[in-house]
Amino acid sequence: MIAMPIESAPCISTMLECDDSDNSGWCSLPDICRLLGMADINVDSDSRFQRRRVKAGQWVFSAGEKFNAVFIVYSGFLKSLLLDDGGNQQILGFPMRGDLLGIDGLHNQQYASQACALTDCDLVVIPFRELTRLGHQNAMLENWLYRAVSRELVREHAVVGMLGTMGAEARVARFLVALSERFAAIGYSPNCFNLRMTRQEIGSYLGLTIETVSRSLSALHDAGLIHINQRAVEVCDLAALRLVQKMPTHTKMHRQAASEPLQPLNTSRQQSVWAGLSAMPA
Amino acid sequence: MIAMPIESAPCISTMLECDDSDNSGWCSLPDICRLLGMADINVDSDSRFQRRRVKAGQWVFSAGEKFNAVFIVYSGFLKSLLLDDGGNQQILGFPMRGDLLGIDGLHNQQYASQACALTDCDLVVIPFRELTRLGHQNAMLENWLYRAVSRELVREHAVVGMLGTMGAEARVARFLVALSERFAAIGYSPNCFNLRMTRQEIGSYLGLTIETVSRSLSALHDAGLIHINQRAVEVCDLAALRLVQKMPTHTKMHRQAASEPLQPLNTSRQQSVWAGLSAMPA
DNA sequence: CGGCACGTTGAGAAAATTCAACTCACGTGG
DNA sequence: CCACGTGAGTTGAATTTTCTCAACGTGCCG
Repeated sequence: MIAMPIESAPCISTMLECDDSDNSGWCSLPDICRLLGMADINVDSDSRFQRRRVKAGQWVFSAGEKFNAVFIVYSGFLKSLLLDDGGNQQILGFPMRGDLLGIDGLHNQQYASQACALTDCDLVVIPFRELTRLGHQNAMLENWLYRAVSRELVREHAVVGMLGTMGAEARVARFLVALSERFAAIGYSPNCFNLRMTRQEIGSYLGLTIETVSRSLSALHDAGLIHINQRAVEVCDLAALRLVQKMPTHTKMHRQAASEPLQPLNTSRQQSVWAGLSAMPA
Repeated sequence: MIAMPIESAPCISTMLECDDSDNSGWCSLPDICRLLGMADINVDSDSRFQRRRVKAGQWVFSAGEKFNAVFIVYSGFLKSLLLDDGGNQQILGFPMRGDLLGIDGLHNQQYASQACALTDCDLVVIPFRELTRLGHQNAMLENWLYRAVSRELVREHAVVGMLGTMGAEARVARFLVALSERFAAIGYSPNCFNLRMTRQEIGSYLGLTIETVSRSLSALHDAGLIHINQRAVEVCDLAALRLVQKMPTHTKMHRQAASEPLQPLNTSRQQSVWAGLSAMPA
């Protein structure tokens, strides 16, 4: 498994000295709603939220820092992570446009994780008190707020499930599929994209070593499901990639015994991961 | 790793047909505050919340069910889990007194996971709309609500970190320490307790097979850190147990390169897990 | 006394990690 | 402009960890 090293980029530590000089503008509430994919809600508030530009390698906030705002990614790519007592990074996710950052700071009023920009980023800063205040004025917004937090929880659940059950190749396949879907959702090509993170970071996120990540990627490449050259990825067979996800290395296909019996048990054992996949080589 | 089977107990499926007949009472808002460890807040609301009794093996709610309430555990022990398409359980946690259940249902208005009672339980049912309504009347309560949700996130983060980096014995040790602490927090003995879950469930939660869980427990037992007999656990050396957590099997002790260098790198390799532990045999 | 689910233990197999060598891209400085 | 250094990524071989399979022990219930 993992443990992040990362002698990464020019990570400039504190968030406070982030240059506000070139903040390019402000966001209105409707802007934010759109950003988050909410159905347009009629808000008569004229609140404006500050944008904050963060350069690649800079921290947005650090664990232990006093919590006062959440962030929404407007553009760019980041990593969120935990730093263990040895200084090792444990990657928790890779936020991108539309994602919420810093919610875990609510508990204990200080950030529990930290976020670092992988590319130059544009964030919308939302002071939390302001957010709840607006929530009182508009029930839909408040509802959305809770849902956004809940969504994070659901995502984490999925990650836990993956780490618990999937083999290395399945994890990497899942990672790529998820990336592809998220890119599609924010208007990028789902088939061609660049990884913004190192193999180390991917490995930490997936609970694998860099070598295993690299080998898995190579295996997917050799099977013709993807093309990968350094950080440039082309997804050739998304359907097959999805299938790979569902083939955990070792998963005793036992069945849940609830009140009613479920569908008959699939007893087939795990054979070659690639068996039955439509491998269409380059 | 895992994948839960569990031909468990008499799991009665739907929540709706839960017998309300023997509901033993109601909870006032101050009751709930105490339950959750909030500083007493002065609430002049006379709202009362229903209690719901759930027998061991019964489901509290199931994934996909319409979301309308969250639950707080008043007494008893549960498991929360995800059911994959094969019907396998992925255990997400073991809620107990004071814990919040069902928050993930906010997103999409339907529960994303499910909860099953491991022992007879007493839950407080809190209709979500009621909760937000009260939140508007009392800022402290609202704040607490957000914090409780955030706390769940922080916990999940910790789980992800564990699954990503720790070896089998470290995971099991962590599991026991966490249980011990939670038991202490709710007034049980931190040294002596019964596991309410099967090895399967522990294994699923920790991303290990039952055999590995069993072996790890035996190893901890043989090292004198715990006594374990079936489900009865006695923690003999909590400090040593904590140490075991910090000894990931394979964790390249690389260091985070932020702006400032951190403490010098500990390059010592991983030797016998037990080296240097105060093993005080039975 | 079975039957059965749960738990333990051993031995062999499989997966992932570790260590090490090598390639590649990129930026620095002569 | 090219040599060179460096960090990132790839690949191979050996090792370790964990899983799998299988046998056996234990407690419980009809």
